[in-house]
Amino acid sequence: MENNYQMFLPCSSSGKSVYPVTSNYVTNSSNIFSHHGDHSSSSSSGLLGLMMKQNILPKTDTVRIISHNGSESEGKKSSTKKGEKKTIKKPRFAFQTRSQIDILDDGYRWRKYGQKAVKNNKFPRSYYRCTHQGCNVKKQIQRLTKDEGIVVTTYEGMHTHRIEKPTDNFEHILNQLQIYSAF
DNA sequence: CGCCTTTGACCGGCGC
DNA sequence: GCGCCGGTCAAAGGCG
Repeated sequence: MENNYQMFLPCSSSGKSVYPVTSNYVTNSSNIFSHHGDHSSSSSSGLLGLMMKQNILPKTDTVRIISHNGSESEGKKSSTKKGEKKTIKKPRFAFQTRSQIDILDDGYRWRKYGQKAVKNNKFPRSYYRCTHQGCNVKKQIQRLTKDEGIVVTTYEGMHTHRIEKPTDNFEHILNQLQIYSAF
């Protein structure tokens, strides 16, 4: 609708995300971009690099990384040990995106498998799963009540395959990402 | 005809 | 122990 997107620049409140989604999340965008190699030598350019490679966000004017949760690969239902960290955190990324559309076409095929109403939020949260065989990457999309122009996309896991849909404006978006991360 | 969305039920974790 | 809450399943219907 309008095009005055300016409030998205980080800084201001240092240490706190502009739009706290969950207390679990940590705002750490610059860090991600700094060492995109990470410690784990998984694949090539680390989580974010992968993320960026697979994310093309059309119709969006601003993209902001809210969080990254670097952890081991997923440990699905490891109910073996009990007293040991049951809170298994899979690698997760949350993106805040200025967009009028909820479904951001990032080039992958997603199948919706659920939708839930979120408390303190008049918009529901949608759950998607990558339909590629053997790739169980999940993402959830949520809109903020406070500012319905903002869509929060949370990715969980990493794609084990290539992007399926070619996009052209990807570089443009990527460029924006880097620009904002420079702050 | 195959893939995807919708939607209510179900389930496990967690707080009280 | 119970109830709430977030996440997932699965049947049924829709659409290209």
